[in-house]
Formats: sequence, structure tokens, C-alpha cells
Amino acid sequence: MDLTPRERRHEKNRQAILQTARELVTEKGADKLSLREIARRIDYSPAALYEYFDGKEDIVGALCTDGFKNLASFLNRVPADLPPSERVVELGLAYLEFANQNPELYILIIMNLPSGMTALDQLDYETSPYSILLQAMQAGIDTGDFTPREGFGLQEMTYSCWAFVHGIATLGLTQLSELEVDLGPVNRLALELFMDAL
Amino acid sequence: MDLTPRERRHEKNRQAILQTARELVTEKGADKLSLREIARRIDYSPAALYEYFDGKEDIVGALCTDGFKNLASFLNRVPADLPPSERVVELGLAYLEFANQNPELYILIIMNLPSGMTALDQLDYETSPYSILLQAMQAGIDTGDFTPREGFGLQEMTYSCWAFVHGIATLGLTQLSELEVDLGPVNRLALELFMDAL
DNA sequence: TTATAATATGAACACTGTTAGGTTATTGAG
DNA sequence: CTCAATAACCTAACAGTGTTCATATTATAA
Repeated sequence: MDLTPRERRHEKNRQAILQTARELVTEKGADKLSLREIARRIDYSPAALYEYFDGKEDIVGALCTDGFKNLASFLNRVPADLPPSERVVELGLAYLEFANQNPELYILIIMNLPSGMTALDQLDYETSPYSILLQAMQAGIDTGDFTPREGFGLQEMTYSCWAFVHGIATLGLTQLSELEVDLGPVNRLALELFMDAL
Repeated sequence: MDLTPRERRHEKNRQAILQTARELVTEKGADKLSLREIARRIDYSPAALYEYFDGKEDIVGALCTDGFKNLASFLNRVPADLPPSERVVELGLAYLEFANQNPELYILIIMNLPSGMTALDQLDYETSPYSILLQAMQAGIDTGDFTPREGFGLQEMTYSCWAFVHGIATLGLTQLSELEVDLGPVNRLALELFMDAL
């Protein structure tokens, strides 16, 4: 774990690049992310970035895995001892909170499947958003709060739930972004209703 | 309604540009859409496109409004005389079918709010996807199939329904695109379950 | 046929991501 | 401390991109 000064500098510069990229995305949108602009802001030549990343795709990839962890941390703030259906609702709202606080980043994450690593493949990550939800759903089934049906078991319930929240998030960020109404209460009601159906 | 030869030619060229743009999007993805490539394929100089469109944004915009109409036509194939909850399920599945048949175009449409014209603002269009769903939901309320609640009336029910289907669509196209499982049956079950909750 | 308006072009500008080759700075070994 | 090795960095260039403008070509209407 003890790094040489050189390695520390390297990591520092890497983070500076990533941080600048994040800023650029949040203030100008994902499509306007530019390597040359990053280089300008941290006083590097464009080519220098290739000492730290393989290219633009690599930087975006790093931004995504980073964002995923951040999202997971949002979800982990939800108390684990809530009744299952309540917990799932809170997980959904936490997910939506992340999306609303980091709109451009969220869209970037969603739209960018990190090259071969589908979100479902991150199942092994103990802290991955999907597996967090999966565990909560399992708990709900165990307690009898959720009733699995023919052809609609744990996987399908989790999938549906994820899709619902995901849909609310993207809809709010794209189609309804100019709507000034606070959809928080509505979303809570919708999620609770959805829980009743499971 | 009678157009001069010149106007006919103009419209023809416009459509050629749009058609080529569509092809380019569906085969290479929305982010790889290039004006110069369009020009190459229809044997025009890049600058000539500006005789027919104001620029790239304008072309993408046209592609979107066009796609919206196409989506609406998918929805309009759903029989109008079905029982409301069945009809809404079929509307959802038709929506998903459109998304799966035109994945890149669907994402383009969703991600591109046509400059100030929010999807909800298209409410006046008699044939807009949202208003089609809205009417179906209203019918469901009238027949007593859907029960409005405190703070969760027609608008909110439609919004939730839209979000759910939308979430399934985008999730399938982005995160689960490599999944070879046919999600059709699962989606049907999920939608039916959702209807029961309303 | 000719004047006018609509089309189309070529060349340029300001960008972008990426690569190759050369230069400077840092490091660890002798 | 010296010196070779390597990491870090830069300049310049290439191949793209969207967009603009002055110019040329073409088709239309008088």
C-alpha cells in the first residue's frame, strides 16, 4: 500500500483529469465533453492525457464506474432495518435523488455500458445498486411482503422495480426537465402503489 | 396543395437527407451521425444540406418529430375497444415493440427534447403518444377499472404508467442489450401486475 | 432570351480525438 | 555524484467534424 512519490503524483493527476471531466459533464453536458478542454483547464497538452488514460472512452468509462459507486453510496444510506416494502420505496427515492442531483452524469452512466460490463454483470459487487435492490426484494419475499408468481419470481420483480424507478428518473431528466412541479410526493405514491402490487 | 416541380424536388431532397440520416443512425448509432457522411451518400457537398436544414440540430429535430409520429402509429394499431386495463397493457407492449425495432432511433428521440417542445406540450396533438395513453387511462377511470386516489389522479396515473414502460424500454436497450432472453412475456406480466395496482 | 431567384459548390475556419517523434524531468543503480 | 533508463510531457501533424461565405451554376418566370 505504500506508494512511491511518482505513483502518488500519477494518481493525483489521474484524479485531476477525472474531476475536470466530471465538472465539464455537469456544466456543459456529456456530449460536450472534450479532451482538449480538459487539457486546457489543467494546463496540460492534449497528448499528455494519454499518459493517464487510453483515450476518451477510457475517461468516460472511469467516470461511469465512479458514478456507479457514488450511486451505491446513496442507496446504502437507506436504513437496512426498514420493513421490506418501505425499504424498497426508500431505495427508489434515493436512486431518484441521485439522478436529480447529478442529471448529466446519470444520463452518461445509463447510456454508457462500460464496454462489455453490463450492469447485471456487476452482480458480484457486493455494493452494486442492482444487488442491493435484489437483496431487499429477497427479504420482502422471505417475510411474505412480496408474493412471487408463476414466471415472475425474484429476478423479474427486481427487474420490474428497477425499470420503474429508472423510467421515472430518465423521464424526469429528459422529457419533463422543464416541468417545475416537485414530483417527489407523486413518485413516493407511485412507488408505494407499485409495492402493493408485488 | 398543388406544388410546383421545384417545390416537389425540394421536398424530395429533404426526405432523401432525412432518410439517409435515419439509416446512418440505425446502423452506426446516434452519436456517429455526420452531416458530411450524409452528403457523401447522396452525392452532395456538405454545404448543400444547409439549403434544406438549418444544421445538424435541425435534422435531428426532424428525425425526432418523425419518429414520434411513427411511434404514435404503433400505438394506434392497438384496438380501441379493448377493456381499458387490457388496452393499456397492449399500448405498453406496442411502445416496447417500437423501441426494440428502432433502438438507436428511440434513444435519439428520448434524449433529444425537440428544443423547447417538451413531450407533454404535444398534448394538443390528437395523435401524440402521451395523449393516447391519457385517453385510455381516462376510459379506465370511467369504467371503474382504475381508481384515482388522493393526490394520484388521472395525470399521475398516466405519468406512472408512461414512466414504467419507458423504463423497461430504455433499460432493455442500454443495460440489458446483450441479454438474449426474450423479455416479452415478463414485460406483459409486469404490466398486468401494474394495472392491478391502479 | 434574359433577369432573377434557387441551388450547389469549394475553400476556409474553428473545432474535435488520436498518434508519432523528440524533449525534458525524474528515478534508481553503480 | 554520475549516468543510463524510464516516465512524463510537448509540438506537430493527421483525419475527422459542423458551419460559413463568396462564388458559380442552374432553373424559373417575365
